[in-house]
Amino acid sequence: MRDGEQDREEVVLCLFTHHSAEGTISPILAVFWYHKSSKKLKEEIMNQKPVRVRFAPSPTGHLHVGGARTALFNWLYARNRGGKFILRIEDTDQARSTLESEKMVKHDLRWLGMDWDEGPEIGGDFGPYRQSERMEIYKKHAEQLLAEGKAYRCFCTDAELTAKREQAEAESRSPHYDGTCLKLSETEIQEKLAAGVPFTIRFKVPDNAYTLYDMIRGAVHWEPGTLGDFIILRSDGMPVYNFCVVVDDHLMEISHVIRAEEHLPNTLRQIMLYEAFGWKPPKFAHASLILGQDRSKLSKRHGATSVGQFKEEGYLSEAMVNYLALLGWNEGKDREEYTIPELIKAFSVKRINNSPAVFDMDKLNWLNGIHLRKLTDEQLFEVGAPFLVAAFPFLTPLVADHNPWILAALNMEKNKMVLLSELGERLQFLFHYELKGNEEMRAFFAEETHLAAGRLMAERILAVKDLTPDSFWEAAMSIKEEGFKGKALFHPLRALLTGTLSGPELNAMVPVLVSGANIPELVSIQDRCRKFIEVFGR
RNA sequence: GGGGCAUUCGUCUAGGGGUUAGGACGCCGGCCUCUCACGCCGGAAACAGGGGUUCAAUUCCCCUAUGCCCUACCA
Repeated sequence: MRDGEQDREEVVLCLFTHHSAEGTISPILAVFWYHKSSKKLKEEIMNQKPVRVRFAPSPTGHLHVGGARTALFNWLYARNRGGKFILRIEDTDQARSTLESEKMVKHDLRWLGMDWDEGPEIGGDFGPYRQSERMEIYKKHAEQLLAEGKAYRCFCTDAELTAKREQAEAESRSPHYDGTCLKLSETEIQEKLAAGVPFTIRFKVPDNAYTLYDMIRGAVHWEPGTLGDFIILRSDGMPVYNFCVVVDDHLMEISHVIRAEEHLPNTLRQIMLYEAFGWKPPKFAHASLILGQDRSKLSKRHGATSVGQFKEEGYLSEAMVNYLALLGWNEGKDREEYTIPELIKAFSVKRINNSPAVFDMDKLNWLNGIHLRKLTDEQLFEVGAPFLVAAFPFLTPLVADHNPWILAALNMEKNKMVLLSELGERLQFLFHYELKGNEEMRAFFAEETHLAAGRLMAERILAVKDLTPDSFWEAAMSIKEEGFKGKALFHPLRALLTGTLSGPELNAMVPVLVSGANIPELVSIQDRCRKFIEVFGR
């Protein structure tokens, strides 16, 4: 227990969460005892504000795994507590924000299985949910601080500020704003205003010490003087992140802010603003950063980091969510595998870690395999078919028809692949059969017994009039009478059939090959046998 | 430069004043097996360093080191 806040968290967790068998969550008020002082507790529960959390991406590109994890922690918390999950678009950086990015982010969130209760398009009682549509609100609040003398106009130009900063650094002083414009007289200000000199609005930083009680880190303390007066409204009238985040979180009645540690230093600015407005801040929880292999903050240069890329590479959203949840959070049990409903049930903020975590592709891959193997036929078809079609476009009609052959083909690889994108390469053998110049086959059939088995089986299979899985096996297995058995029998058969020494189980493969004979691009068993005799026949 | 946060196997982590420091990925070995996988069994592998406090520190405190984040008219 880090502090009193934690205590309360745990209590409410017990009382507000209910899981039905289907894994859906319904908030209920089950009153059962938890603590000696249950009367006081009940009172507290009734006074407890509903959980309202938000994910607030800036739409400047794809959804990044770091952002996805932040969104996930918020979403899991909301769903666990029967609260609301709000999507807010932080697009005050007009130069970098695009509607296209916003769409991609939303698309990726949905793919991961996260839905939101309030947000752009769907609306809600606290909208609008795009910061670019809330300009009047920010302006009004900035002017309020201005009127109250808690903020002031700054007429310094960019060049002047840069010079001041450089000089401060040269003299190894803190590069804080020096407060030049704070000393401006009222007449000077009016003159500049009349002359149309552009200005920003700066927040006058109080000379106080601050302590933040973070749900994950406990008390975080700042001494006075760590911060210079910072800009809240740009000269073009656009508000700055640290300002609108406070205004919005308050107006949207956000109860908990769960975000990455990179925002921890910013929180000081924010609690100053809450104080200036006389608002009660939400509870903060700062999760640690996700790092790349080199232990710096995960970014594009570490390779695939956008959620969309993982999807394209054949990762399952369930695996992604499972992995992301485990990156910086754990239930406290020796458990790695979770479905999404299981995560909702198990999640708690207080078990989020406070030390940075390296993104481990190996473990993600392993989890993907785990989730892949748990897929039902229907699910496997749904996620696998697109990859099949991408590799073999001529299968499009079969997929459209939900032809069972597709499922049979997918099932051959279900236990073997790590990524769905391997499907193309793994099933290549169905549509290609090449023995000439195949060094592996030459070496294999250089062995006398292998060659003999292959020849015999090819001939006997070709002699079958109506090839079915049964008649196939009968013909192939008939060479047992010649003394072939075990590896000496199955290995040559595999080689004969696929032209390689590894691949799916023969038992699964034969029906796929037989029933796929009507697919023009598929190389039939007969053709395989004929080609074999052509290359390795007597 | 200043501020903040962090530090248990290579990686993700459990634990926490007295433990054979537990699990998972990856790695190695074995079993299963027509191959490759899956699965199962086993193995190697960690408390950053130095000071305290204590009968006892990996666990609590301090310092150092290291890493990361913030220090923008980015979010």
